[in-house]
Amino acid sequence: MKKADKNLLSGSTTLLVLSLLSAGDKYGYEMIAELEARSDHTFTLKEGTLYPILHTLERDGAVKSYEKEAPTGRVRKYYHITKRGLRLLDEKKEEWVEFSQTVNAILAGTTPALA
Amino acid sequence: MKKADKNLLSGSTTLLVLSLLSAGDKYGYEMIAELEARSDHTFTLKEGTLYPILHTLERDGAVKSYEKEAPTGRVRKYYHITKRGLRLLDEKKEEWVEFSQTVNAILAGTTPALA
DNA sequence: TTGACAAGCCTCGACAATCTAGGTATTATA
DNA sequence: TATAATACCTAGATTGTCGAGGCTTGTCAA
Repeated sequence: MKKADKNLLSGSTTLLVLSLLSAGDKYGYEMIAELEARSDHTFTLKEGTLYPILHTLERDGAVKSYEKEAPTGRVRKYYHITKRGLRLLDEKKEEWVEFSQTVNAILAGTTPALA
Repeated sequence: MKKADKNLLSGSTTLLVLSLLSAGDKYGYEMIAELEARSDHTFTLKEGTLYPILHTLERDGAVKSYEKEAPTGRVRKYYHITKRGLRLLDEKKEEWVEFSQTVNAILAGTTPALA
């Protein structure tokens, strides 16, 4: 199938980016490639989407960036998730779980357990 | 919790609307109330969002509308899902399943089964 | 009977998020 | 040497939702 329109992606991009970074520091270009690979081409996050998100996250103190030279000799801009970023990740994760469970419940025609 | 920001909702509204209609004809106001109830207030679809969607779906032949007098004496505009709408629902449902599974896989830090 | 409120449908402008399509610079490759 | 891949960035167009309003009909209380 492999397309999952961009609107579905909307709202979960920050969650996905933070999730990637929670596994270790990464640079932008790498995140795009990793998301694409890990999702088997379901997610093709565009550069025009990712870079502004990273800048916003940094402005908000959820990530910190630093430059580091790659073995190739090129300088890359790595991002590191902060404590605040981890908290944000938790919140977004919780939101996602509630949201997706609710959608699934509606699709199944049942009312979700009112916990 | 109860908020699940609007961006998550974006992209799944059509899916949700079609899903509601696949269970039987409904009028707009009713869909909003039903979604809100069935989701325990997680989804509060606004009129300014729903009505344009219904009009688009009708223009695309996914639903048909007809007027019917309610027991109260008021005339309501009911929507009925067409064969084309059912096909669209299937597609969107499949997209959703793939999308949500992939997000969950990324959150879990694993690569989804490349079925 | 009159006024307020709920039911029910609609639309316009603002806002937010993504994408398109460009730009720049460096390194690898043919 | 030229082209492609790597790596970062941004301005403008597009798209979807929302807020805020308008309009009509029915209900209910004062």
